[in-house]
Amino acid sequence: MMDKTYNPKDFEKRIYNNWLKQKKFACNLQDKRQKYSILMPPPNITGHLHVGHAMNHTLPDIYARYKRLNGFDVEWVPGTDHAAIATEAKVVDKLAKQGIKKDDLTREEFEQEMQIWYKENGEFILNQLKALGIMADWDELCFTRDEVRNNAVNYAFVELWKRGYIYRGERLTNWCPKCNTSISDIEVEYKEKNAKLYYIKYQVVNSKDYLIVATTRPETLFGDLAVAVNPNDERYKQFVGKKVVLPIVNKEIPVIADEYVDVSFGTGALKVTPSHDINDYNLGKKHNLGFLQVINKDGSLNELCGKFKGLKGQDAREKVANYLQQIGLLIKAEDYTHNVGCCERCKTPVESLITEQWFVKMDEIAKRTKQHIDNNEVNIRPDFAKSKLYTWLTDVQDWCISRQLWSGHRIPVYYCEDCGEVYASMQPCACPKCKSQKYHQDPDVLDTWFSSGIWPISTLNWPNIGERFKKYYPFDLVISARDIITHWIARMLFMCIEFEGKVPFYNCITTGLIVDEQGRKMSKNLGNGIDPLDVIQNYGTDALRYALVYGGSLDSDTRFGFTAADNARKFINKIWNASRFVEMNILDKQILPLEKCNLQLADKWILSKLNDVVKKVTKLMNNYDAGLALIELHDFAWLTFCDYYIEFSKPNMQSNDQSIINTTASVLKYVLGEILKMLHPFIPFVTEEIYTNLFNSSIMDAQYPKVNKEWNYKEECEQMDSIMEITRAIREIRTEYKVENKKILNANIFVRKTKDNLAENILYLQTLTQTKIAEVNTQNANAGEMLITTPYYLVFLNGSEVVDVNAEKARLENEIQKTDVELQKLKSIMANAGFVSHAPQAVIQKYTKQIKEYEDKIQQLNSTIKQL
RNA sequence: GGAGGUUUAGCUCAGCUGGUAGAGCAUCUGCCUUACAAGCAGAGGGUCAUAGGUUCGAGCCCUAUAACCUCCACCA
Repeated sequence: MMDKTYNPKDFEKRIYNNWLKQKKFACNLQDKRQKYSILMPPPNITGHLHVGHAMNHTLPDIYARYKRLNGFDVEWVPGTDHAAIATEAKVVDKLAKQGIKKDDLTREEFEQEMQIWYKENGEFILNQLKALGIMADWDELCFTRDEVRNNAVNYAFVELWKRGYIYRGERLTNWCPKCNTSISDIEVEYKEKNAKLYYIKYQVVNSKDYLIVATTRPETLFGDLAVAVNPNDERYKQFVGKKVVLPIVNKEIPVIADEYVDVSFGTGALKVTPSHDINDYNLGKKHNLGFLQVINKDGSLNELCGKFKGLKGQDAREKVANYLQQIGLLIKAEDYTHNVGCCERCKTPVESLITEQWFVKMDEIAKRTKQHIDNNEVNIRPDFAKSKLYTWLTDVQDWCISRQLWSGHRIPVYYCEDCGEVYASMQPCACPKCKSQKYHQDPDVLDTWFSSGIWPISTLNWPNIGERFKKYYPFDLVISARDIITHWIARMLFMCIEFEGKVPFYNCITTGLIVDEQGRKMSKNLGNGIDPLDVIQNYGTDALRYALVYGGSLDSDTRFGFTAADNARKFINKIWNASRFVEMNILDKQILPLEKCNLQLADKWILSKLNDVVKKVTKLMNNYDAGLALIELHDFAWLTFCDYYIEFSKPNMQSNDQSIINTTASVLKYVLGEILKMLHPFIPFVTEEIYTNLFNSSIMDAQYPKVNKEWNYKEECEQMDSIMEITRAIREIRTEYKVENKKILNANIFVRKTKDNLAENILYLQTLTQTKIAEVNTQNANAGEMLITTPYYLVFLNGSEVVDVNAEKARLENEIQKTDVELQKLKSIMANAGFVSHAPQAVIQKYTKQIKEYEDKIQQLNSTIKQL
């Protein structure tokens, strides 16, 4: 027997361990059923998982379980990501707390520290994932830096090398002086900062005139190679082609003209520092100014800056500005706020530096990828995510893949120390040109997204194409947070298309953020983050999953908080109690297949409603709208099954006819079973617990509900609608007149439509409304004090003991008025000639019928008032 | 600066190919009715962001505006 109270802690862990023991999650290469494979976005092992991760792993689990119940051979490949730069930053911080600097260690020693971190955090994260209840194939667990994945990375690199897509070049790159590495554009985040805009005099050579240049970074002036003005700027036309004297350095630099310069900003004159600013870099290249680097990799000024050498950042800026003021070249400094690029990982403002880096040439690769997208080979949801991806591919720059870090995949490029040959190789090997054994490997490591980009194939052991690869590739589904669509989704697409010639997944669902109850992004600063383990501890895994998914749509962010978790638990508790009701009531009953049952009116009704919900939910699930499907399930389970069907079942369970009792028990059990199966993907534990109790088998081996065409009982549903309408009306009367629920009201019924199930109707009515139907009349309407009208019945409630006539008159008149408002609305629509001639017949018929019903109702109410 | 998203009840959100505005939560009222007080029953509450347009008919389609959010770009 089930416990009286729902307590998830009693069974969630036990059930998960059972599933693991029974290998419920493992794939089976012999399985001939259709496959459904899912790719897990590998969480970074920088720290612990937050609720955003929880949702992005719960959603695929929902589809995994849904597909499994639908008879697919599901393979969900799990793994974690080493997140090169992010994790290295964490380990550097950790060491710093112990007073150790990265440079104090050798590369090998540092690597050992990394491995310790990987192990500790990796295990924690895996336990978090398991606590979420996900059915990933743990036997196939991957890590982006394990041996198989490293092999895949090397292979991919060497292949790209052979195909001529990899080159080394000098580029202006974003450089983080703290992480001491170049970072890609998407690893730079812009933050608004307060600064000063300095106005500096540049004297025109052989003239008393000078140009005033506005800049936020006076310290870079040592690298200035020109001053640029707009060619249409009347103020400066005369100076174009002349030379000005660079302050402090006293070097002559040209004044150039370029459309790029914004006439309205600052003074309209721009100092051009090609080595330290991306726009200046472009200008410099265009005008062949050359390059002059004045900032070191640690962010300090170099020897070209004279006495300012060694100064960094704000300090350098202020000292240079002060000196300019001393020598009378600083006109003024204004307060100014602007966006400063900062390192996404360590928040330090980035420098633009020209460095030597490895790149992947993107133009051809991006073009081919776009063709696959154009062919609709991959379904990307929502649509705007697809266009975002497409735009990015259109404008994509060559991909800088080298990072000056110690942790990550070492770039498999070797330098021959004898002949200088540079070559790529899977393993260290002698120089292919001169056969020299004296060579060394490039010190840099690859951008973390390089290994993530081949994740779909590397997790299937690529480049070794085995049975598993053949069966499960491409994947059917990947679900990812939308903010990494260009970081990750795009790279998987072009890398995998490059190597395997087809898209790596057929469906790509991108989700918004999980935000707090006020719609704010969860962040450490706000302290509004929620630890999924806390929610699990207090509400259970099922409640967490339910709360994360319920009502969520792909288009917008999802709000999450403890209220949501609380509501989730209430719902699950409701299911728990409904199940207990069913369990108690099927005891000792003969449970029959439904086709052998003596189906009653309410049974036919609930089976029709079940059909409806199965249809809706299936459609939504197939469309990856799990959040909306869950709303449907909530409404059906609670409002339809619990609030009405269970109530209808009570009188039937008291029947004198044993076949009705057995039927009711059978339907109760059947419908609950179908509800559990549909809920299982969302709340796997409680559904398993209940299902095994009732059906003695694992719900994971059950079959998903299907629409049964036999159960289309339209007439019965209409009758039940009438009964529910009367029920609500009588309850309303009870509330209004403050009639105790216990008091049995007497009523007469006038049946307007001849029907077969009159006795049942009356049975349900009496039970749900606590009335005694004294008289049933099919000939004429007997008066009573209170009237309720429906298409099937007029109900006269004999309320003389509780109601005074005037109050009831007022109630009926109010009823008439409300009905009349609706009636007039419809009438005015119907009076419109345009409507009648244009609207579809079905709509006109519906309206006509409704008008008739309203008119009829008003008439009935009026005649009752007269008789009062 | 560019692109996209959102705007419907106090709150969170549904609303199908245009056809009489929906649910949950919250609020108020009454109930310990033998599955469930983590519950049951009932009620109130909306100029569908604003202004135009198309249409017999607009929450839905079109145009403009506003507010908020996200991504991209990075004006020195």
